[in-house]
Amino acid sequence: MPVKRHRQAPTQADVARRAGVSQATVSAVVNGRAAANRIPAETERLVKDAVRELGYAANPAARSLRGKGNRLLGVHTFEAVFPISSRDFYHEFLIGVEEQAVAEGYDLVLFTSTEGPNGQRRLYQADGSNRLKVADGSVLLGVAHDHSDLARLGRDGYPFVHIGRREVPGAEIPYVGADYAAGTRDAVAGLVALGHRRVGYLGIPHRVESLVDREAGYRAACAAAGIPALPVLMDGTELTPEWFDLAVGTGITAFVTEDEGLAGRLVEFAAGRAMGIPDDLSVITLRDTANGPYPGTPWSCLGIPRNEIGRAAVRLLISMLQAPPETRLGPATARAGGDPGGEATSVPQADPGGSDVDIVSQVLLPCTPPGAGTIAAPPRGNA
Amino acid sequence: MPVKRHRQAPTQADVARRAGVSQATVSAVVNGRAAANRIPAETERLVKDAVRELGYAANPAARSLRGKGNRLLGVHTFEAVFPISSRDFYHEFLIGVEEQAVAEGYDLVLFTSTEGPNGQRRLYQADGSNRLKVADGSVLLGVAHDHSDLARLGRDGYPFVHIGRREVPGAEIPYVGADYAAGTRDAVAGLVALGHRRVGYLGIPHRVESLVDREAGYRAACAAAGIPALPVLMDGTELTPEWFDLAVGTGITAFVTEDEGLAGRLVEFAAGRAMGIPDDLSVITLRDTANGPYPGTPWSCLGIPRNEIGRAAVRLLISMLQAPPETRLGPATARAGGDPGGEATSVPQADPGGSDVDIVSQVLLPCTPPGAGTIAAPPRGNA
DNA sequence: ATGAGTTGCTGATACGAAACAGCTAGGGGA
DNA sequence: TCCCCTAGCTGTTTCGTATCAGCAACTCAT
Repeated sequence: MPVKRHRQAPTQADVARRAGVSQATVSAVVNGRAAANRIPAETERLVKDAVRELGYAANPAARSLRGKGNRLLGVHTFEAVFPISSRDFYHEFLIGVEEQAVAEGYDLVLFTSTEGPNGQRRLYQADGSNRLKVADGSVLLGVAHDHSDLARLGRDGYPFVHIGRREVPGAEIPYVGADYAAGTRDAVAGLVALGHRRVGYLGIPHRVESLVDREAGYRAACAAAGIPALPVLMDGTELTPEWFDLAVGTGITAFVTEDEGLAGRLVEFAAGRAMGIPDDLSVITLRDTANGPYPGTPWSCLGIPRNEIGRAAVRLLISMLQAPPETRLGPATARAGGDPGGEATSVPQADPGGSDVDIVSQVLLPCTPPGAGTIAAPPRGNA
Repeated sequence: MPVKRHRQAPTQADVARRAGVSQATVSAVVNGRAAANRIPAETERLVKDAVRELGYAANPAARSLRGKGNRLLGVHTFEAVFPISSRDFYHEFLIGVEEQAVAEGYDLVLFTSTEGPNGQRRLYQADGSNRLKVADGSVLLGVAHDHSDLARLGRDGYPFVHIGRREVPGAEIPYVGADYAAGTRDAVAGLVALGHRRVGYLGIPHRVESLVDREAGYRAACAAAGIPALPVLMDGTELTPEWFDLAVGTGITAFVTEDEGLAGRLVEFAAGRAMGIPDDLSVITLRDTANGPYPGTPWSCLGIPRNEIGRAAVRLLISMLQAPPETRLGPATARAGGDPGGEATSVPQADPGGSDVDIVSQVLLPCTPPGAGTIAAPPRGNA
């Protein structure tokens, strides 16, 4: 019984044998360097026929070992991807990522193997190995609880883009995020324009960058309007009806909140006090959500351009891949839409002309302003 | 100005130099073969320290080039993944795939680059190259409109598992699917047990395997019960009120339909005739769905164990990868739950003892039986 | 003292593709 | 005739890792 050493994927050497040329010639032909290597059309045809007949496909491992990319973009989320995608905050980002990957002809690697026994996903394994390196570069999603991993990734020279602004001391993290500061600032300015003079701010205790930015935007708007900044960070248990009464008693006519949970509590308390939303109290949620306080009424919430952020992240990543390594970590920063009405999105891209120009590696895209749902002019007597 | 050839990721050679050992020793240590290679604990510590200090991380490309797989499983869908995932028929499969991949420590490659200008995704590019080969093996989702690609994939010896039964002449396609035949048979048998004697079958014209199976199950149930099989395949436009009146006039008291669109038309017609569902007419949908005919009433529908199918597909694929290539395409077939009540899932797996046993490469998992929503005993006079 | 066996490594090689240096055959000019 | 040039390739090395054969040094039994 013959032991058939069957079905090994054909290599360039196999193709070369069949076409009667050398492996180097095959390499030249399949990489489109035929003209540059002075391969005549006849030989090229010979090789291409052999490729077709054998079903040759380049081994990506070998290519990437040799320093060529393998057109693989990694997607690392710090939580599971598919299980939560429909309800997930990150799902829409992934849509953008996939769309842009399709457009650019890259495939996506979903890093799931990085999940430890505790369910947390880390960039570096316990043994120090880093799975991300199978991909040419990666998009990082979610909040890394270990910033040192991010810094290390940068030091290793691995190309990556973080979704959401991230600040790591001593490292220049490339990111694409939403401009929460400007968005919040404009939203609060909108309240002021309606006549509100005391606008409360409800935050959650966990001060990640995206929340710090919102708070900063709030403070900026208050300063610009000459009204007091009244930020309160609470962990939910402290948000009592008594506190609410006190706050409203001081003349607060509007709240901005960092999530819809806090906003929901406000609605609850207002109902208990026979106050109507938005007629007696305006509420803006700084994180967009599908639901509203009551059926038919959506929250007035800051819109996060998730899809566009996902796409921009992939564009930025690819431009980093195409740029020479030295220019990869340029500190240039773009803040698109920082001025009200400025809708032009500063798209990160390698400079088409000179190749020694830094890539804009930190991008903030403008949020869409809150809709009318839970915003109104303050009640008379408070205006 | 010094040209710093900076930030190259450290290699085993670097580690070896620092630890004062050879590269081979480093390889042994980092791969846990220290004991097998008689490396003393002292040397092992030396190496591990160097690994830590340099931040060495194995290069996955080199590793997989050397014959180890790269622990990458491909996921090829014949449509886009993320954009449709929340509402998508395939989404739940992907959840299962991801969960099992996490459990087995594999990463997932989402093939998006295979999308042609027409939006269709093909396995082989025009030039004959096949991106799937980046991954050790792949899970295929959706209906390939070109069966020859599947056959070619099999001939190429590439390990893959199709989700959903697929039949290709001259090729033994490994798959994991739902046992629609048994599920439909049992569902119809259930109707018969309730007293129905004329059960109609509404199909769509496109006869893919999964629909053929349902129809076969229907015919089997009818034959077993000694009642006439009345399958009608229509393209939707033919489903008129007149036809419905005619069908009901012949004494049909129940319908099974291949999708909820057809079932919806039935409800519509029944309403026009002042017939109640399920009191005057029972309806079973052979494809599960979140919605029902009216609020509060879910369809009685065949439940597809999507999550489990996704998981089983990954398990099968991995068992194929671990088996020697010769046994990869074993024709063995498992039909789990073919007998009513048989809930044991025949899990495909490499034989733990002898390695020369074929893998069960074609698996059908049992559907969950339809619930009570739109099923009832036939009205008196028809029973 | 000698051979056998063990311990603890090292050197060489292979994996598949890409890059580059260089070789040969033929033509053309001086 | 000799030299140079060019077209059209080939040979060889390289990337980082895994594996295997094998070698030096030492121990132990004979």
